[in-house]
Amino acid sequence: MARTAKAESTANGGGAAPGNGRRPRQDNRRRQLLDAAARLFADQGYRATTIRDIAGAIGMLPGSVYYHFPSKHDLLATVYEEGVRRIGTNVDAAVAELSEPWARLEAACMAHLGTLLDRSDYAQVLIRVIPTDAGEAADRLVVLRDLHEARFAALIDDLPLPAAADRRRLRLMLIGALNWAQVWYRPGGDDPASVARDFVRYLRQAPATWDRQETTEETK
Amino acid sequence: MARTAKAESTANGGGAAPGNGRRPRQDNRRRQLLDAAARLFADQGYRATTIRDIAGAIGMLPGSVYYHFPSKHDLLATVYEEGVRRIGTNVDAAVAELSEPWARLEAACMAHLGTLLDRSDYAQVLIRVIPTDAGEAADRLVVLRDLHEARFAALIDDLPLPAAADRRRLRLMLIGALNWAQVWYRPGGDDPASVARDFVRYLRQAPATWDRQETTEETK
DNA sequence: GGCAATACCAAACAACTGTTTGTTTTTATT
DNA sequence: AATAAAAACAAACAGTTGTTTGGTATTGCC
Repeated sequence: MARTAKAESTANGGGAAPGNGRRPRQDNRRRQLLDAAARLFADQGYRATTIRDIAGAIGMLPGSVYYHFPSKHDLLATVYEEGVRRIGTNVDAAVAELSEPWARLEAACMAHLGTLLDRSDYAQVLIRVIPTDAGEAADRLVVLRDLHEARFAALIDDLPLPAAADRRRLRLMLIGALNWAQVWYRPGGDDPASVARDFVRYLRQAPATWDRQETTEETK
Repeated sequence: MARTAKAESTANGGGAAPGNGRRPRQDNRRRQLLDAAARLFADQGYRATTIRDIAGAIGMLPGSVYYHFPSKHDLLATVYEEGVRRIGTNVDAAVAELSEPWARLEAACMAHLGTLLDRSDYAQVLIRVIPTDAGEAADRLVVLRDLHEARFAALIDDLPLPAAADRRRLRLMLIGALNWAQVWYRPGGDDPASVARDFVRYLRQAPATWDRQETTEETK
């Protein structure tokens, strides 16, 4: 009766779901399953992607998916969590060695956008898939996404801005502009890093005011 | 055999689909059908919304929908087209009597965002639903959406900006920030008009430079 | 008032959906 | 080599999906 996957170990280190007594095998295809799911969810959305699509992508039968995950909802939740984890790690790493507030924000945006536009990354689902689709797990995903956005709130709080500036709206504007890039971005076109750099630059000093004073000094 | 709806009259003035010889009835429920479809597509997305949802919302049986539209794809396409038409009309009207470039852009953004965040408006589907979902009609929808965005390209072209400014990225940033508002906006919170006004203001003069010169004069 | 087109109902169809079940193969551990 | 768990197969199930079909009121029009 210990056949169906348990929901408890959703966020563990990578082992398969069931069993308490033995380590997972080496030919475990759980990772490939997640990769395929992430790709398909990002490309087609959650509803349009079927369990058969995902299983078929790695030459597996539909029913076998349920050895690893108790439901499609849970599979999405796992991919989503991994996506949040990765983009968060990337942003943290990019910011780590910088101290100047604007440089930190710029680096964060570059990492955020770079991760988001990388077709091979789980984080694509953060933008493409709406948490509501995950069913009962939706609330947990929203919390995770907000937790990631909180990094930007902190970075923007550190900026030297006049008291009258609405930092929340500044954040919503910046994150919106970045996330929306997933809609218009095409590989081979714009460089994600340069896009992010431009967006931050525009927020720091609007193009309309470029001629009124000297160009912003290097922040490297 | 003239029972199924024809695809030809998808973009006509509002009459039902079939028949060449007589006008549609007055108790025609095609409009209510479109309204319900628009609402549900905007709320749940295309895939998650079933024909039974839409029909049930107005007390109609599922099969009856196919008297008005030949397919679910076509129903979406019609809603989408109507959404583009409405938001375009609103933006055009808002801009019409203004001449100052920044004021025109601001008015356009306010109209764009106001329409997008109005729960009763078809234009919500422009953001929520991805054209690909419309199947064969996808290309046509992309063209329509691009046609709307072209208004903003024109408005931004009219702005007095230094030659070095990348107007395309400025547009992508602004539209992205506006469209993404549909993700975080909650009725009763921010006022759509004030959000749009802020976003344009930030692009005109960045908050970080507010203390370095006098505040922008009124543009009313 | 008669008539034909309109607009819908009622019921089904075939395909597809997520998921379950019983069984088999494969691997790690003893 | 023996054994038990892990990982998958093979096949089905119950429900839902978009859609079709045949029939029936209702309406506009001469």
